[in-house]
Amino acid sequence: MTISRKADYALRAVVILAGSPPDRPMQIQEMAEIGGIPLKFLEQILLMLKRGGLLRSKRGVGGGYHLDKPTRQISVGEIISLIDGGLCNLASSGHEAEAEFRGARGLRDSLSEVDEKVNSRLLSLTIEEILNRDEPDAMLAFGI
Amino acid sequence: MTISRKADYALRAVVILAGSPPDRPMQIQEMAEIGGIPLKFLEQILLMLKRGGLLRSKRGVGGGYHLDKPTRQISVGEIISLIDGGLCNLASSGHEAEAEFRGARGLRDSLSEVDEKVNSRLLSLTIEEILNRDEPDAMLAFGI
DNA sequence: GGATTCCCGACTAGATCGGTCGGGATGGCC
DNA sequence: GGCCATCCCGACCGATCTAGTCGGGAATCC
Repeated sequence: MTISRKADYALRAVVILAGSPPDRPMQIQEMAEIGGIPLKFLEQILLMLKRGGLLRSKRGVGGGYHLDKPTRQISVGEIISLIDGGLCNLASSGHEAEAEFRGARGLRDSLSEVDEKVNSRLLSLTIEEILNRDEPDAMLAFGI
Repeated sequence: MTISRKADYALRAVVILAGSPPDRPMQIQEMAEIGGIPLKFLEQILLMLKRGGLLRSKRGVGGGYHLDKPTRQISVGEIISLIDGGLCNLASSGHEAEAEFRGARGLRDSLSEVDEKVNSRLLSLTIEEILNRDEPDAMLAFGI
């Protein structure tokens, strides 16, 4: 019931990117230092995020990564799902033909309900929200 | 973001036990058949549940397992936590000294919030609730 | 004392996690 | 065209975890 370290790194990377001036791309190395992430491992992760359509990259001098969408359109759930291959799934822990005993349905349904609540929250939790949360002043400034 | 198969088996076992006549203990083998759980594996699991204070056992002919608490006092969270060694923990995925970048706190706090919601729900979800859910009639009978 | 049932530690094959390594492809600059 | 920066990408690897299996011991009851 955790996310992988990889997914955690991915979240950090996106947050770091989102919290930096958008006028120039950021290099892997800089992200690695800021986030405390092993460089070569981060490379893999960024590649996955790129393939998932969240990031865009540029090579050569002055190259690096930047977001491909506004922060309000990137969700935590999206990132976790992309990296770990899915979100919360308590209900069917790798099962096909479920045994049928008294209470089996209740159990399955109850767990599914938790899954749905968690996942819908994770999918609605945006990077924008996370950054705003870090600086409550900004929210006041916008009169929110 | 799943529970282990072991925890899933544990949940089934408890539900099976809770959904059976409480006048006589149930044997491991019967539970294994009903729940579709490998016998020797289930043995280990039941032992853990017993050590955790959820079950009580009796040896010899006519022996077996039975619950040690009323179903309304056994929660899904309790069982998962006992077997898997913890509940939902998205926030600190094995980390100590957190890196401090812009948005780091917001990220951590947002994930913690999800953790808390999930865990409090899992701890409040009782076996009684699961069984009642399986047979909505019973709830009507009690005028709930 | 023998049948039945739980108790319990040791072992294991395979998957997954959390990376590392080495080099290739591409873009920009002179 | 040469060179450097930077991203791209597949192969590999040790440690840990998962999902069990195995074999026998201990209590209980007749």
